[in-house]
This record gives sequence, C-alpha cells and structure tokens, in this order.
Amino acid sequence: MKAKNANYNSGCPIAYALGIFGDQWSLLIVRDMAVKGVHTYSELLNGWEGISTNILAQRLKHLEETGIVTKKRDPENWRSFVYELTQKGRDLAPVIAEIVLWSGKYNTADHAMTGTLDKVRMDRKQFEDSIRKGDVP
Amino acid sequence: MKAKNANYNSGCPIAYALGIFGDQWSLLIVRDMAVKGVHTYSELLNGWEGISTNILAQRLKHLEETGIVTKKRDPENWRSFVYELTQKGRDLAPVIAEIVLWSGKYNTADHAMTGTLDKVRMDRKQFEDSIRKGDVP
DNA sequence: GGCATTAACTTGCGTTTTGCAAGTGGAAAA
DNA sequence: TTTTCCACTTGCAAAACGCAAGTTAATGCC
Repeated sequence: MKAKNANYNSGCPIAYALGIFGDQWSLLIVRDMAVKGVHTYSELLNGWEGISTNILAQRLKHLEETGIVTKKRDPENWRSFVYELTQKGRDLAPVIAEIVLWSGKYNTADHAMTGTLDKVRMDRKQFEDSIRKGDVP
Repeated sequence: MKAKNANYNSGCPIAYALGIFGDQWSLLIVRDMAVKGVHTYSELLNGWEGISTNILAQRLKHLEETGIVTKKRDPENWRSFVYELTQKGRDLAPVIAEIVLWSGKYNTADHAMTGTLDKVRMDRKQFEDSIRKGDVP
C-alpha cells in the first residue's frame, strides 16, 4: 500500500503528497470528481482512460483512508453510493490547475479538455474557487 | 513504460502529466534537482527516500526521453555525468510549489523541508522564479 | 412474486513493475 | 598496479497491475 511506502515517512511535503496521489490513477479520479462532477463508482469506471474495476476500488479506498474523498449511500437510490471530495480533496484544485497549465504549455498533441485549459488560463481563481466550493467549474 | 500507458493518449492534460511524472519517484528526482540543487546520479541515489539504483536509472532515462532533464559529461570530472533540468522541467516549479503548500496544510506530521515550505509561503514568486532560472531557491 | 438488470464491488490469474543485492566497466586516485 | 569511485546493469523474488469473470444486494418490470 501507498501509506506503507518509505517515501511517505520521509517528512518531505512532496513525498507526503506522492504517498496519497503519486500513481497513475488517483489524480484522474480527483479530476473526474472535481472538474467533471462525477460522483459514482460506475461513472468513474467509464471515464476516458478506462481504469480497471479492482484498481478503482483500491484507489477509492485509499483516497477515502487518506481523507480525500467520502463515501455515502445515495439517499435517493439506496443501492448506489455517492463519492464526494473533502475539503482536503478540493484543495487540490491549485495543483490540478498548475498541472493543466504545464501540460497545456508542453503537450502539443493535446486535444481533450481544452475547455478546461482555456478556463484555467482565462480565470484561474474562478476555476479554483468553484472547485473549492464543490461546484463543477 | 509510462509513455505506452493508455492514460498518456487520452488527450487530458492531467493524464499527459501523469504519463511523465505520475509515479512514486519522478517528482522526488525533480525536487532534488530543483530544490536541493542535486546534479549527479550518486547524489540522487543517496537522497532522503532511498530510491533503488535500477529504478533511478529507469526514471532518469524516462525523464530524459520526455524532455525534463538533460545528461552531459561533467567537463571537470570526466567519469561523472551532470543531470540538469530543462526549461520544461524547471517549469514544474509552480506544480511543486502548490504541492508543498497543500502538504504543508494537511500533513501535520511534516518535519523535513519546512524551510522550503516557509520559503514558498513567504514568497512563492521568488521560489518559482529562482527555480525557473536554474538556481536553488 | 419472480426474473432480469443495475451498482458496486471481489476474486483469480497471468503480466508487469518494483525493490534489493550483487556484479560490470571504465576512469582516476594511491 | 591495485584500489576506489561513478554510473550503471543484471538476476531474482515480491508486490502491483490489468483483464475477465463472479458475487451480493437493491431495483425495475411483468
């Protein structure tokens, strides 16, 4: 598990963060929730990148354990669960914004999510604030 | 290899970035170079977190291939190589800054690199600018 | 009430990646 | 000339990943 990784305990802020989302999928899950407003397991499963079901379950559990997301029953559909970002999770908005800007600068072959890139470029504060409030930017 | 990962080609800026540094080690290597001013293989190998030698070699190769670092002979010590961040690599400074701020807010057990955290908190622009210029903040 | 469906997983299993330890090759210090 | 240093490479066991199939429990439909 990530939390048992040696990095996690090095005391470095970067290592701490990598212990939580230093893998191929965790930040994409956060992106789906923060930027696309996705809230359920099945929606996450059918995202753009095609995460496999066991990995998704594993990552969600880890994100829950590290306080990035919460999991609750959907009151309107009792067989479904609703995943939501915590404040800690929503506070990743600036990290996501900087990554989007960086990729926008260097990934010339970028085609998807240009809307988001434009949004961040035009009004970064608004992008971050809406995520922090729990809205979809 | 990371570059062959499905994520990489999804067109999403986050996925692009994760294809480059979406693992446990790459950002720590960038941190060592950007924040600690480390330039050689052996210095990287003896960092705080204890990366193993084969993984370090692999990651450096990948970072070189994706244009984050360059590798040259040390003109003053012909048996040694000098690794340096490219502009693309140094432009990760804002990403690193945001991660440091985020971890600083949520990792209460944080002890190492508090100097860096303070630096980013006090004068973030100065932190980013010095890295962008290739200086150690 | 009974049967198909949906949601959210879990399990098995083969492949890939990681981590540790030991070894290699070439330059240079002793 | 032997040893040390530097930057790796190789071998191998353990862990993580990815795909596919199976499970459980709640609806939805007739």
